[in-house]
Amino acid sequence: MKRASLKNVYAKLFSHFGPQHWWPGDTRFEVIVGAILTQNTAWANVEKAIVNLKKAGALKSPAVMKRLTTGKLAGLIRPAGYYNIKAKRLRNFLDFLGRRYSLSLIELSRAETGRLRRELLEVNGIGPETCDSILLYAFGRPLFVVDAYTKRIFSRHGLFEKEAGYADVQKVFMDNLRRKIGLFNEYHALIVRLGKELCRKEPRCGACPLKGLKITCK
DNA sequence: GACCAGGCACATC
DNA sequence: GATGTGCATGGT
Repeated sequence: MKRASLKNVYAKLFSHFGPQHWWPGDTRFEVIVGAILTQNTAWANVEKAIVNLKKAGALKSPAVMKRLTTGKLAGLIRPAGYYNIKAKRLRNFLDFLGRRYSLSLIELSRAETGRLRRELLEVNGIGPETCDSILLYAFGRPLFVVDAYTKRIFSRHGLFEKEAGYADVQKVFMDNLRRKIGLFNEYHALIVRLGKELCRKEPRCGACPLKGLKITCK
């Protein structure tokens, strides 16, 4: 079977799909909110919720959103699904931001990456993927975002076991690629694109640019 | 009508 | 530590 390195796979995906222009979002705050809303949810549904939030002015700033009741917030994000739990998660983030950073994303953005990651992971409702998405796409920190597609696609192609944990998978990518924000940004987006289009639970491998490849670190 | 989606926390063993 | 379950809308 033909072998391909992680770098090589990236080149194949990029030439097949082209740039993905991630993260879709006008502001840093919108990216953070989107990262929480998209948990186990199709992006199209998140967009509807974001439209509602914009209409209500809730994306103007964390301070504005914080003034909403959790019930009102839940109503606005209803199209994104899991709306009660996600309203609480948004509130948990806003409470954290208020408590530690005076509700200022500018202040938050000044924190060192390791500290930022630890603190975000302490927020109930922000797990590793949401955290790293925020760090990469809202704060421009070079962390590789691992999602269900990453595990599914790359375990199928023999890079690691399908039971591999988040940190292990992330390490494989971060240890074998140049730690560039632009590369990590585009690579994750391309994986999602491939996953959505061709590599779901019933893969349509015919048109897949990775067809028949054994993927290796280097 | 079933299946899936850019997860996470919590209960239980 | 591993495994199972609730959370919920909307598109295919």
